Amino acid sequence: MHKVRLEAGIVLGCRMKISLAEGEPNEQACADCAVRSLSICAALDRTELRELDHLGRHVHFRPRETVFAQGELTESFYNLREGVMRLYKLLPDGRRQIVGFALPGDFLGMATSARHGISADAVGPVAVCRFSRSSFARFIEDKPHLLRRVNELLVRELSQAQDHTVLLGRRLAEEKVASFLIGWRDRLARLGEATNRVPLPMGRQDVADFLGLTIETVSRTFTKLERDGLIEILPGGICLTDLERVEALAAA
Amino acid sequence: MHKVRLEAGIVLGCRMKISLAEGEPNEQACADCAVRSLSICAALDRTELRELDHLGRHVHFRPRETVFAQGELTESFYNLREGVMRLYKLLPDGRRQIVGFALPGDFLGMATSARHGISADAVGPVAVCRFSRSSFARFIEDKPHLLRRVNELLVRELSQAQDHTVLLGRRLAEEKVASFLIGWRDRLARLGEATNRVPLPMGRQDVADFLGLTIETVSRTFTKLERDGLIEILPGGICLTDLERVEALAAA
DNA sequence: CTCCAGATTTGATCCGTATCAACGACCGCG
DNA sequence: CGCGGTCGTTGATACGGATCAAATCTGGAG
Repeated sequence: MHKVRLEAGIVLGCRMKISLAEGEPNEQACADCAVRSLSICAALDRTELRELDHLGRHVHFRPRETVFAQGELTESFYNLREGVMRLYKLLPDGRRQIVGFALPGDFLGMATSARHGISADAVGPVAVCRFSRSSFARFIEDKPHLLRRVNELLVRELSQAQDHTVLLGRRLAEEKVASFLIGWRDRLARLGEATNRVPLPMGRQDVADFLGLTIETVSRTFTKLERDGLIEILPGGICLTDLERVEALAAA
Repeated sequence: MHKVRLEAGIVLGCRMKISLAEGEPNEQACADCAVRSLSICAALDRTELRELDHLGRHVHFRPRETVFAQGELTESFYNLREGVMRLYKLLPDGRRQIVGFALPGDFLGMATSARHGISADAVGPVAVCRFSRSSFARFIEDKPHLLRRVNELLVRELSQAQDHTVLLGRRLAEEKVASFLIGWRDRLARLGEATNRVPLPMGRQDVADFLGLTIETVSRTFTKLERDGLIEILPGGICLTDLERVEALAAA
């Protein structure tokens, strides 16, 4: 059978040209931003958007580049415009736990403390809007609608984190993988990529570190799901051949 | 050797008299609330506190009573005043994952969706301030300082959830238990109960469901830590005999 | 004080996943 | 077109924690 590599669409950043110039004038205004409706900016009116244009700087990152790291001073916040990022924590001995994957529209870097609690790096090519922490704080300070929007996104993130917690603490490998596939698909669907074909821009090791498994177990579990006819493994992703059964496993 | 039961202090709610009357006039004003400085109310001025007095209702719960449950309509928010609560999720087959324990000052029940994503019940006797969701939403709506305070607490909670994620995904049983003890002690310390004696008002099964372990493994691990001289198991809690080594395990 | 029910501990064994070790597929590069 | 490197898969074995079973402890009721 002929298998075509799963091409990630524009949201996953695979068609993006890379530019590393810092401080370049933004080629695109917030008003025209593709992810505006998904991000915190959705709460802003025309005037505020124009103000925001001056606060944010477009920055690009190449695959595997670090955007910010655990322990660093929190000097910026980031609005992900294009691409996928991994958010993770490292233990002193090198064990890694990925706490989440960020998609376009996600707002990153908020921290209570002065330092970042997690690290974030680019899975593929990534484009972000960078805001200085202090000027963003000033901008948001007295805008209740924007504060409420941030609230809403934080609550959603917290809820996701709690789901992840259940997955890590109480599910078997097969359920973890199924749950991951369904969750990932649903997030992509909200960005407009809704098919049974699910691109997986991250590698197996990333999936393993997200699910609290080893790369071998993830690989074996994919293989088993394919053998059992639930999915088909394609280069660059998977196809949900039997969505019903995958969802059953994920809910379980 | 004579072992005295670890008495949980006032914050853990063991000295609280229980009353179940609903709608009783609040015997205490927000201005005099013991947990005000810890909770979202810290952001309010005198006038606002007086307004809040009329919005919240003091309610008590007996040990094991449910405050709200996963899937229920979100009609109220809760400010925990006294006692300890477990926050958890259930899988269809009954597996349980405790996502956190709530302590006085914690604000509970916020949800993006119309329904609660988690269940919450009282570990011991519990006292809360209950707010109607809609009236609280109206109260907070245009108060940027309060919204910022809520954001701050949400970010802190998110960060805790991420730490929990690492614990569940990448730590061994011994590290999990040590980590739990240190984390619990630190939270109690912030409430003013700072000694090496750590009261554990929740049972072993709760600890197990928090750490993604079974009750047997938790019990065995406690025993092992005691044998190795790191802790002493007391009725109602533990004593951190060798704080250094417990912290080393927890950091690991 | 005695009894009972639930909580905790301890022991024996099993199982799911980790670990260790090859092997194979793909890709950019010389 | 072959080479080396990275990534993914597969197999054999080891081990941490789960499961099953039973003993012991604890606290409350009478």
